[in-house]
Amino acid sequence: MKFVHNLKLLETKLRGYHIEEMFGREKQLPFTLQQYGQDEIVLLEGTELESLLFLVEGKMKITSSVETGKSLLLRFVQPFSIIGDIELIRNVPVQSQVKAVNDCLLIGLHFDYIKQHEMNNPKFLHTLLEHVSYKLQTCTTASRVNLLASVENKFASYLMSTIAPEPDNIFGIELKASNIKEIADLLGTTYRHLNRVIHSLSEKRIIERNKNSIRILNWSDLEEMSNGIRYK
Amino acid sequence: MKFVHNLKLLETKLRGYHIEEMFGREKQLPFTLQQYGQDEIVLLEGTELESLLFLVEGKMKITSSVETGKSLLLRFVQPFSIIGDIELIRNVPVQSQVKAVNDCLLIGLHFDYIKQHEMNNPKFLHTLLEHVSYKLQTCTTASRVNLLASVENKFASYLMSTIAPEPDNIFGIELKASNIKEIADLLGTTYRHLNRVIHSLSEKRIIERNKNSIRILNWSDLEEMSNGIRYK
DNA sequence: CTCCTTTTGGGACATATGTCCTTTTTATTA
DNA sequence: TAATAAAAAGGACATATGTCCCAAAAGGAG
Repeated sequence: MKFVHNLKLLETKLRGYHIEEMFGREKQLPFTLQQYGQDEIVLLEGTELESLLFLVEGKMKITSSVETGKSLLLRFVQPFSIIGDIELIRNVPVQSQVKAVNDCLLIGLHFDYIKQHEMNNPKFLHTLLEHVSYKLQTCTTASRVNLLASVENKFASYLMSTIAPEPDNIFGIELKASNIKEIADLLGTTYRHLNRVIHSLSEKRIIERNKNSIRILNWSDLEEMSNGIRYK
Repeated sequence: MKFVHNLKLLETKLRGYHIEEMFGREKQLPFTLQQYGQDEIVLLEGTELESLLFLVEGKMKITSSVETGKSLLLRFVQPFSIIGDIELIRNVPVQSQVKAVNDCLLIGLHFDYIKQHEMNNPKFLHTLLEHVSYKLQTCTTASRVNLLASVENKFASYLMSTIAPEPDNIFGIELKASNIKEIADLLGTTYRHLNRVIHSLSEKRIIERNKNSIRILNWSDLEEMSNGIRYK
């Protein structure tokens, strides 16, 4: 992570996402602007978080790990998202791991400042409420999905979530084995089994697996297989 | 459901759970007091909710159903709990089914009133935030559990959650087949399979299945088997 | 280029769980 | 009480997924 000292950029982002309005336009708040590179870990579970973060650029992956080292994909988030809300409200350590999928920009605001000046600000509280509620709603849905969906379904969803939005990805996603291992973890399954699923999808000509990538051959079948579930 | 017109009781409950403080003690709010009987459905998914509800007595079961008619146990709630927070904040229809496990008392406050008078009340907003955040935290955990835990584990948890807290239940829980079917649904499995699990636990002498009940023979093994997961 | 190490893929089998259908039990009615 | 219907339990098999381990492929060092 590196801090970006670029007031112009900060201003632009604050405007773009109406962050100033949320706090009341007059004040000058001690925001920081932070940049994370691809695959950089933003939050590690169990650590103490000190700032509320607003994602204003890029895409991040939220996961939840278990003792065994496995982790479960909770969701992807994109701007405008709030990170650290539970931690601020409940005074608990970081609950989920957050990792930058690509280059990301975050605006940070220190908990201390918030606790001193903003906890009685209804506009701010509303924003928090809306975001937390949304997450809860999403989580409830995901909970059901995890109980319903097969690995095949989930992998289809994963591909749709990961490849679809980027037109520059028409050639497929990078697919080193380490990558497959990671995806397997995210979907709550094993490397072995995900490989089986990939085979099966290849045989059905829904995807094509080349040396180091996966390309989607049949979007509509994949779409159908994903049951409309999206990891975002 | 029936409305209870008992100002004395209402007062007691408001005091007991510091509900008046939450809104500011001076005002007289249009609370209603509602009573639900055992197994009565309090909220049906998809319907419109009109009041925020505070559970002040009894125990309720929150589930989330899927198209197929199956439903997934999300959690049990006990006083003091808030019901309808997401619906209030996000203006969405009821997200989860709520059913009274035993006789329950609820205090209701109409959304219209809240939206007109309380949405700028920081104390109230804080309370909401804390409750929603707590639910989110719980849901995230549950999500992991569902991916990790076997039906055996989950059933153990279910038993611990259901039997343990009631000392009058030392003789076990009622166990009509319809009941087993329901539990199976709640755990996200089939009647057939739950029966297998019950057999297996019986053989291990962890539980004892009689004509119409299950009794726990070995609490500590069951406790261990539940991995500390509790549905509440 | 060859041998060796590391990484990746896949075979074989085990287990958990789902589906379908038959058997057994319980309740109901004549 | 016998006959029948409804409810509950369980057998047999299918499928999804996990575990273990070996084979194939890729990358390095000499």
